[in-house]
Amino acid sequence: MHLTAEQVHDLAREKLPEISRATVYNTLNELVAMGELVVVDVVDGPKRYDPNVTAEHDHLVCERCHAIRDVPRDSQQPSVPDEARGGFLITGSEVIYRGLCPECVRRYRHSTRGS
Amino acid sequence: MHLTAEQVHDLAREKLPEISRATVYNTLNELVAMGELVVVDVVDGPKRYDPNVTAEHDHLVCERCHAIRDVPRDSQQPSVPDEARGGFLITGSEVIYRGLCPECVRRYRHSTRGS
DNA sequence: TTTACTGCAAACCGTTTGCAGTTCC
DNA sequence: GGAACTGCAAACGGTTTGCAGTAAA
Repeated sequence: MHLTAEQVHDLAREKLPEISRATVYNTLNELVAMGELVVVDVVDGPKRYDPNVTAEHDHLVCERCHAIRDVPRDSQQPSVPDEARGGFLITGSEVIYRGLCPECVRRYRHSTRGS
Repeated sequence: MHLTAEQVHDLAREKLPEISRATVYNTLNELVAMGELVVVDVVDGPKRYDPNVTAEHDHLVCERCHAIRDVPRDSQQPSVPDEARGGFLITGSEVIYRGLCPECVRRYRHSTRGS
């Protein structure tokens, strides 16, 4: 569930065939401002919109196909050493794990004739 | 040192007044492909280009002015619980800390007449 | 009648691409 | 001549904005 605005538009058109892109973008922006959605902008290309579940979670990103998967945050929070913080006020953090999704791992194995 | 392509263009023009945007973009892309630069794409707007220092580091991002600061990664790597990995092959990770830079903290204090 | 909302098209920003004109071998 | 490069302008993808029209209060 990390849809691009275009995908949301396609879905919306199933119910409201006349709805325009502008309306979708405007509505998405409002929902983000209201805190109902969260923008996930961890890959090139269009932004992804994510329902704002309250549980903190991080993201696994496939470098090959740009799939995004949520992962729960493991027990300890990442932290910045005090001396490196230098007056910066930190209000939140997010971990982006990059790699290959299972499908792309499989495709990669095929493409390299390796065992 | 997290310059946008535009800023690089401006700098380049000090030495080569005729250089075009296209050339800057092309060269930046080559340097990224060669591994000399790294793209830092953690804020809205243009990508930032970072000289590829080998030490792993994370990023502190000011939500207000979009300043980016490098922070060394603290001892332990973030990790994904096995059962959440689900076949994903993880090759790297990056932590993005969001908050306010010292200048914006100061500005914020002023703007809220609070103690 | 005023307000809120819509679709549409045009504008926008950051980036890439096609093309014609160099320069160097 | 051909390869490698450049600047320029146009195109591109994703998003925002201005405007005119409509529906609702």
